Amino acid sequence: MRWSNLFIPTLRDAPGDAEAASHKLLVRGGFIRQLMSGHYSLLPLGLKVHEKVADIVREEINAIGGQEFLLPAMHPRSIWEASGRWDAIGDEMFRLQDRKGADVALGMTHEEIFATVATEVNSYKQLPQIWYQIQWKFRDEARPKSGLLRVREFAMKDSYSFDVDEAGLDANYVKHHDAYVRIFERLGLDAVPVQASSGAMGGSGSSEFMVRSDAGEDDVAMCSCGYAANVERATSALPAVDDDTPPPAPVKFATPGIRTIAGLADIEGGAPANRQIKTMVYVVDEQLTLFLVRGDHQLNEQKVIDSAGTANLRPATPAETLKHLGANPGSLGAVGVSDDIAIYADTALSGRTNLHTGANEDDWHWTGVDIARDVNVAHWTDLRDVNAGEACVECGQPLEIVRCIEAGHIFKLGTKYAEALGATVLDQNGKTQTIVMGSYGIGIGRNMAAIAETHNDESGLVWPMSVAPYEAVITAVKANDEPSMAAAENLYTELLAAKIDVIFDDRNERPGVKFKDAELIGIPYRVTIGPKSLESGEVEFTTRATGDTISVAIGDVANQVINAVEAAR
RNA sequence: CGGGCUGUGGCGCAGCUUGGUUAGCGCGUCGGUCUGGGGGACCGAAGGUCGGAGGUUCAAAUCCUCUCAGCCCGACCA
Repeated sequence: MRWSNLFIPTLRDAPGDAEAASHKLLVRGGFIRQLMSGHYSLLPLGLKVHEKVADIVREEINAIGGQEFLLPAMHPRSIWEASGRWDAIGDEMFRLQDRKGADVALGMTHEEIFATVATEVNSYKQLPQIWYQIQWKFRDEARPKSGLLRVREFAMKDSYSFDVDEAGLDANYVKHHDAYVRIFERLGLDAVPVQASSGAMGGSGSSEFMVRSDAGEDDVAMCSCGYAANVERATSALPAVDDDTPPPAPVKFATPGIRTIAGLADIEGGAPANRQIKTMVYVVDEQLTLFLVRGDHQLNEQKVIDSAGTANLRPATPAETLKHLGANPGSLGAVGVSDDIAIYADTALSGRTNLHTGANEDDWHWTGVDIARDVNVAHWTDLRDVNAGEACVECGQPLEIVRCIEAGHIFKLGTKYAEALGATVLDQNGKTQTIVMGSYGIGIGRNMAAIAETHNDESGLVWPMSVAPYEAVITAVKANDEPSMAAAENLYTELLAAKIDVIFDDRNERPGVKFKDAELIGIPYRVTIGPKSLESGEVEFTTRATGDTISVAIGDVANQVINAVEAAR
């Protein structure tokens, strides 16, 4: 294409409200424009990159046997009611009514719809299947942010696997895992698979593919040994705490005005935070429930949700704690609490004794509490935040907490959706089996932003060849110099014939403008043709990533470009 | 949803505290001249209901009220 004919509105200044590098550069480079919060127009350059990302994803999913579909973006209420998600989801689903007043939803994911299609699979002989689409999702995010990184309307590759049993699911999960590794490698993203919470999707396991970036929204605990887990799932090894010998029974301890862990640590007869029990009170499915962690630990709410098996929970109000436990926050504890209040305790409290905790009476605490003896723990589980520097559970080395962008997420769903929608097959024994599903997602635009976020410098974007809007640019330095324009035209024709995705900057602009624009939009290779060097039969060949420029004979430059592009594809 | 901030030509901003000429600057855009290897110079020009509504006032970009929108932090995130 000739630059002079294209719409590439580059800007010298980024929009004042953009913070993330990818946001600034995608706007400045003329890739995207915002329509409203969380909704962006893809301009021609942006669409080009978007499609290249999508094509890589498509190729790799096709390579593991995926079959492409295209499902509706608008869904009837009934199908979401069948899975229970019409009510479970809440404000994040866009809902509207048609002219008859019927409720419809804009699809935020397609488990239900694909499961419905899968009701036409009737025999184990037709399995396994991998079905996918690249389609628009709508999510009414509470806070869209950072350009394309978090939006309300976006293209997603969502694939779904269908198997007769768990072993089949495991195989398809691995296939997707491996395909994702190849996809991110081709996108130039250093994405690390990490253990993740399945959240409200349900199912037995999930991994996220995480790209290190300060612009991300997730924290991941990582170890040099390869252990990596979202902090919603991560654990760590803790050194033992010396508890001494406890008294035969807890001892009540007057603590007037003491309302905090730190306060209890400071007073005469108190105890350091790691020898206290912190009692957090939630209302889970309308039931008051206690969650206990060590005094110096933080409760992780996703772990609370995962332990409780529901997202229908909230912290109890002070009035509720007073009513059910008899005290206000600051004096709460689990000692002697009746059986009808469920108690979850963090595993770091297991085996501990001689602890301090609230006595459910304002201004009083217990000391000498032995958790096994004195607290009626119903569920031992992992509830606490992992902190940087704590020991890796695999190898003992200190963990690092790394901010990441979630580039992909794969789930083992199990039978939840197939069962809800009635997707079953007959097995080899003629017995009805519910199809076992997996679900696998990659946001196309978010990956585009993640690449931009991790591939830029002071001059602009530095796209990997695989997704660059153009593979090479021919910059004619002087638009009214006939010999150099003729040489540029010849090279342009030659590169097009060789199937190089090349753009010819034929604009009547000063060279500085052209160089800046080419660098801003991040084209990997540039050939500069101007009267000066052409006098001696040479042109310049510049590599965007390194800035290196070499002189090449005009007759050799086409091959130089072709070889460089093909090597980097 | 809680906290903080911002809305003035396409983009970036000043003006607002203390109301008062024709609302200004840089970039970009259009015409022209000179230029031509890193966002060039000069001359001329177009383009703005100052987010919206209401109010105070002789007079509102500026003060007051309401409202809409956007950004950032947090909560949330299938």
